[in-house]
Amino acid sequence: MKRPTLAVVAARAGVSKSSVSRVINGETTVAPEIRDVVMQAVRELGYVPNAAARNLVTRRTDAVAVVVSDPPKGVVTDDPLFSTVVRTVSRELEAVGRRVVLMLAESDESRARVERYVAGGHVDGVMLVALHGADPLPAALARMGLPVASFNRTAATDVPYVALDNAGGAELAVRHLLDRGRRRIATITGPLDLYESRERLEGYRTALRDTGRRSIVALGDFTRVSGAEAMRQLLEDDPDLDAVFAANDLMAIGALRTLHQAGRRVPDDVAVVGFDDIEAAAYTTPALTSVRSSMADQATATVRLLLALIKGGPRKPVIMPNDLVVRESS
Amino acid sequence: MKRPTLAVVAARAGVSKSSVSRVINGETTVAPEIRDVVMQAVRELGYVPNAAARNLVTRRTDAVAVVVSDPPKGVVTDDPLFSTVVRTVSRELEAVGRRVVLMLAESDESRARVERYVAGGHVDGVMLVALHGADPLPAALARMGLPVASFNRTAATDVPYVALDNAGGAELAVRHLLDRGRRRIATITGPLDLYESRERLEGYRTALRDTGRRSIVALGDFTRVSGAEAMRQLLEDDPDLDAVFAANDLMAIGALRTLHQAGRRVPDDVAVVGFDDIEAAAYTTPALTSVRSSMADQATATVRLLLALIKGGPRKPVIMPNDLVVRESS
DNA sequence: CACCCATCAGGGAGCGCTCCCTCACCCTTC
DNA sequence: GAAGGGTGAGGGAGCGCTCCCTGATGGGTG
Repeated sequence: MKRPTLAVVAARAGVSKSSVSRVINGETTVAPEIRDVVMQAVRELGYVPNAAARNLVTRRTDAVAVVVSDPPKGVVTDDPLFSTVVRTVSRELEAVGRRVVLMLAESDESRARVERYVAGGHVDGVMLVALHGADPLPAALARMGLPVASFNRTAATDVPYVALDNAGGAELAVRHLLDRGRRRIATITGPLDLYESRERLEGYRTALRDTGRRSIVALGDFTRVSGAEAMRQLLEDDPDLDAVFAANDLMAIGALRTLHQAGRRVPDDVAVVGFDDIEAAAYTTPALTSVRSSMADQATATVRLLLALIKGGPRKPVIMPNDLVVRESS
Repeated sequence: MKRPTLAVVAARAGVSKSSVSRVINGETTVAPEIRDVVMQAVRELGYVPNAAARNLVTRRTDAVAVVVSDPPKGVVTDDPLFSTVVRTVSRELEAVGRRVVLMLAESDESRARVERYVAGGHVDGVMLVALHGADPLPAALARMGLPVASFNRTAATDVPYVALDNAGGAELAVRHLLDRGRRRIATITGPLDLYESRERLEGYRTALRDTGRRSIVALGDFTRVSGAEAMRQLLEDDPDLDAVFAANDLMAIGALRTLHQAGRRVPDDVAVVGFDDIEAAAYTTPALTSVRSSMADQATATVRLLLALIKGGPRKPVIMPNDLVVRESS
């Protein structure tokens, strides 16, 4: 069951190894008849080039590491971010013939593993997903001189990224609530070591400041549980609030649950707006108003950025626009 | 910025390449003082073995391909299956020092890419996730003689798998509804080219047959949308139904939405039970009763199975038990 | 004291591929 | 008709590593 090598194919086709190599790699300086006889031999033998041997000599790998940090607490098992981003990224990279090596960075040990792996030159580039602001990994990777692109901004200023207009989206949401006549608008933030969270909070504050209203803030960590918990906290702090902007949909879903349990009607008593417009947002009761920000598009843009970097392109961040999808909850 | 090689380390340590190789690979037949001086040199130079060169000669890769087929229609972007399974599998494989190469099998083209890649001997084994029953890929991969383990059963009988006791779980759900006094119990199935769907339907039928009640069936495809649509269909077919068993939670969530829109109270008018107990199940209104079947455990078991196969273990399927989590919807 | 065997370091072939270099051949040009 | 240039095939070194084999050394045994 031994796989045929270049030499075997060459012998079969009656040409040199060099010629076979040229044909395989699509070089143009090959006579058509040689090309044909080689292709024939390749087909007959079921030849597949050995990637290890090729990598060894070319020092390219055609592989990209996709490094995903665990979400807060590591308990969220069905967060749409992971699904959407990993899937989209994988699809895009495969389409251009690159291998995807998936790595989790959730502990110091796994982070070290990632660093070692990348340092080992096993990949042509690295794509970072959802790393905490304080994570030392982006900076460490950037220092290696390998192309690195990040899905969302990180603390490492020299790592180019693709991010949403988080502040703008949050402002959009809050202004919408103000337009609906809401006066006591609270927010549930994401973990504040993430840029997105801070920017969304900032957008919330900007929108309120313009109208002179005070902010009511509770901390969450992007999970449903934390949203439910934060909502409980908010109701306690300010029983008269009439609207909530949650920094993501998962927390908004948790908030809906708490409001339901507390007997508040949505949107009659309290309006709720989320962020991300995940698929589940359309299936809550009542359906959730949310800031739409196609994660898939953002993921695609990040892949493009990384591929451009690998080709030697400029290290410029990309900001994606977003808009508001109004449903029943507001 | 050239990375040091074995030879450089050997020169630095004043020993032979062979000795360095032995130290790196943890062989025991090395004198302690040689070991120390080599480790010292490795540390000083920041040496990382070149995987390509190693693979080339050992013909092992320490990599595993994780092949995921797209969910039905390819539109579900936040299905918990992908998240949970890929994440768990990745974690487990990384823990034993294996690389994870993620590949999507959603089109003929990508399927061919997977086959070519695996045939190329780039991986030590393959893990299949959620492939349609009729998918030719499992059989094709099995024919290559490489270890293959599947998360869920496939049509290829020679591919060992880890599956749930789907029929048993469905029976559990339906018997629970019967115990609650429900008499007209409908079901929403998954796509019937998946074994899980067929087995869950079979379990539903078995439970009903035992009590002589007739079955009311609508087809879904495991997405929320299809669940909502199927529920609409069911209400039309049999307005008097008083319970629904959905073959997964996503469809149950869709069904809840339709019932809400149709003005039926859950569980007063219609009881709903799902399958999988995904995280979202606890956050619906009302909270969803569901058959619990830890996807994470199943994923872990599949990894174990694959690793055992790589080591030459027996090709025995594994069946995981499940139980019922009763919440407000039933 | 000679011999044998066990232990462990070093030498070097070779894994399959690419790519540089050489060289053969043919066409063009004067 | 000879020289020059261009085109394209073949030869072979070498990528970094492992692992087989050889050989040196030291300890145990008769």
